[in-house]
Amino acid sequence: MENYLEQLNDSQREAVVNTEGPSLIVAGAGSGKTRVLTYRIAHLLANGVAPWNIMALTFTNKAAREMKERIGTIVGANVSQRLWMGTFHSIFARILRMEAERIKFPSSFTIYDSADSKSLIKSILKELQIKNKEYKPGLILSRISSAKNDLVLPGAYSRDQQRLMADRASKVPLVYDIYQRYMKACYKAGAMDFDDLLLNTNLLFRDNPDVVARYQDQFKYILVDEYQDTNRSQYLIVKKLAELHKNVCVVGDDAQSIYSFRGAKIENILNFRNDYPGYQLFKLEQNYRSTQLIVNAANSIISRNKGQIKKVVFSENEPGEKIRIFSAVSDMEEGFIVVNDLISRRHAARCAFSDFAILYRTNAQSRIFEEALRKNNIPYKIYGGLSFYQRKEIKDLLAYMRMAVNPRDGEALKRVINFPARGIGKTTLDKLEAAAASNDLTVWDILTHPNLPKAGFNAGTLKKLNSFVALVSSFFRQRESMDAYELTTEIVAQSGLLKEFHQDQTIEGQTRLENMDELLNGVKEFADNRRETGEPNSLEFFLEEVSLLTDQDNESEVDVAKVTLMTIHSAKGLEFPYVYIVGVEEGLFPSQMSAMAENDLEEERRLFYVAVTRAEKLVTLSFARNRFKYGESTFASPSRFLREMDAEYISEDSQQVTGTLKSSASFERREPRKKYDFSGSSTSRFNSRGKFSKIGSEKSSESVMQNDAGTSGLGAVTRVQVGVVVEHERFGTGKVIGLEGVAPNIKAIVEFKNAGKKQLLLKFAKLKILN
DNA sequence: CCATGGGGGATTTTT
DNA sequence: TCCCCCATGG
Repeated sequence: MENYLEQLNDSQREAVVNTEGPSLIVAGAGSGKTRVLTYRIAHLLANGVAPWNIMALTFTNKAAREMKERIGTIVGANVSQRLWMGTFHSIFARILRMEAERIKFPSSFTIYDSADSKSLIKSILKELQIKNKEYKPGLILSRISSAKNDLVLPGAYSRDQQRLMADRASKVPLVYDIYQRYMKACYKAGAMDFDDLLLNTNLLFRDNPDVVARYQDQFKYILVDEYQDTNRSQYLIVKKLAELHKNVCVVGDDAQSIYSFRGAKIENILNFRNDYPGYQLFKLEQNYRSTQLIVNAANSIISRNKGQIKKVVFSENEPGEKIRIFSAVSDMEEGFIVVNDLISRRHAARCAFSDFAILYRTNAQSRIFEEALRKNNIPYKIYGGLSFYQRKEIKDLLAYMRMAVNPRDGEALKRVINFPARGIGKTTLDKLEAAAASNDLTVWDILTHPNLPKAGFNAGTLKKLNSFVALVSSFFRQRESMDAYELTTEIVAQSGLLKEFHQDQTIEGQTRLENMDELLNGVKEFADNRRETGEPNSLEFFLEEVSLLTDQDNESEVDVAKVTLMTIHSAKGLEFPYVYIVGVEEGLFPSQMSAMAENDLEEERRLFYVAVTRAEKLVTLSFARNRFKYGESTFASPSRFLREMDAEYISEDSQQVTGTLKSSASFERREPRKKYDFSGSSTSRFNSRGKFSKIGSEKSSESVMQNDAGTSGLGAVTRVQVGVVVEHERFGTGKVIGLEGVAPNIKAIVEFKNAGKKQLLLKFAKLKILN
């Protein structure tokens, strides 16, 4: 075994060798967090702890895989393979499958992804005959998800005044009912969504003391990566499991908590000291990634946030170049400035395209850079967008595979019952779903029910339905005798999918076929590997693995020489020598949505911190003065984050750039401003014909209006209040007579002189305040 | 059963 | 603007 302890600095070593009792490892950006975590596990193993007594939880499969590999090189793959190491979801899905009968689920339960969940919500809305467009499946799902992550079950939800009030405010008072039905439908279908994997683990432990005791005993050491991103549900599982041995080690960085919108609670890491008295604290403060300048600049940004764990991240690397700020007239120009700079930098530094990353706040920004890169023949790779597993053809094939394992899976059934087309149309499906709902059964139950012939379908339809049932049943019968690959091949042939895709001669059709082949190859690889290791390799086990995979898990080696384009969120954990952070504008970064709540603003600031700390050598920031948004050119102002950085970290040229910006008014014929308006959302704009239209702050920067109903806010933001007279570009002048909703979906009810009463979502309505 | 267009909506997304 | 969803019509 290599001597891993020699590869660590003092504080890292402390964090590795002190394995007993609760530990909090606060790991600054680039401080060798993964190294410490892997060595700590290796150290445990080296000291005689059995691998199956160690649970190590990560957020991504990639992180788990990489760690497992590194540990494998130290202690041997045969040992590392026996670790309980994986994502929260995969580890607890595994436990839930083993304990399935305790929670009355089949051990081969299906895992619904968010598309399945949304589609299920849609059918519930249909069943309840809710036509109201306020009920958007995505919104409902996020409410349900947040309830689940807080362990609020449907019953409790219907008594939870806060949630009910929020729902009423958003005009979706029936969420509690939908939630209840959703849970029931999942249960009947033998399915769990992502949140259920954690929720049901909590319930399993709550209701089965003998089961908890078993796992508490087994997991003598529990390690959690990215602890700042855990939600309440995850937090409670860890707490429960660690109750006996109390050897829980969490690693994280509160400064990099950027997923609160998904339920992550930064408090989990901030309050660790209260949850685990007598804990040991380890701080990894030396940054090995970035130059001193980058680290110091990042510190100066994050120091504005309150409520942090105290730490001083430092670098002993070269001092490094100062941060540059590029100002562009338009988003288009921003693209060219950045790409031109990238080109010259690449020549000067004689480095590879893969040394560069362009990071943005929103995916919508990628296009401009794509175009600029393409015009210059620069290879690039965009992350984000439609993932492999979300593609229709893949989802369709997976749906067949799911049907073969669990035909009660209603979402899979809906996908495949008429694909490829076999004459079972919408009307038939509607009838089936109605019958299922009224008899408290699944569609599959109806289809296989002896009374089906009496259900009022005509002979032709009945015949089609029966042959569909026969098809799926034949897959179902073979699910155990065949391995995953054999059965999938069978499915592709028998279902007509292969024919369907072969017929299509278009480019897209070719791609679809290729994608299907790729999945088939994946299945083959799985089946072969598993056969070699002697593990079960039937379809059920393939699905178990694949349903928790994402695109990020398929690293492709062909992308080595390309510029990386991605959102800052997806860049977390990565590093690049040269980083461009683009669109650093008010209303975009920080995002419009976060402008009024201090907590949200702090999260945006952490996001900015994450972005800056991705860079090894050089950070370049850019913003545009005019940006095309929703089809219109809108004015933008440089982000407050630019001002928040100490001037000493900014290059001299760039200071001039920002200096001009701060003092001068924009080029439009408006009254000069005393000071650059940092208050946000661009309210002036061109209309579609390119003519200046009067919306916006002509009087002064005070009349800028944001999505703010007077709840909180930044000084410069004028509040929209009842009684205020406003002007709308289409409706003319009117008076605000009411406000409702919760941020960021606050609506103003405005009585217009010529257009009557209107409800306007402040997020989007561009109003000018007149009095 | 599909193709077409009008209408509405528009952060971030490890599982 | 661009994209997705739905309604309409062939």
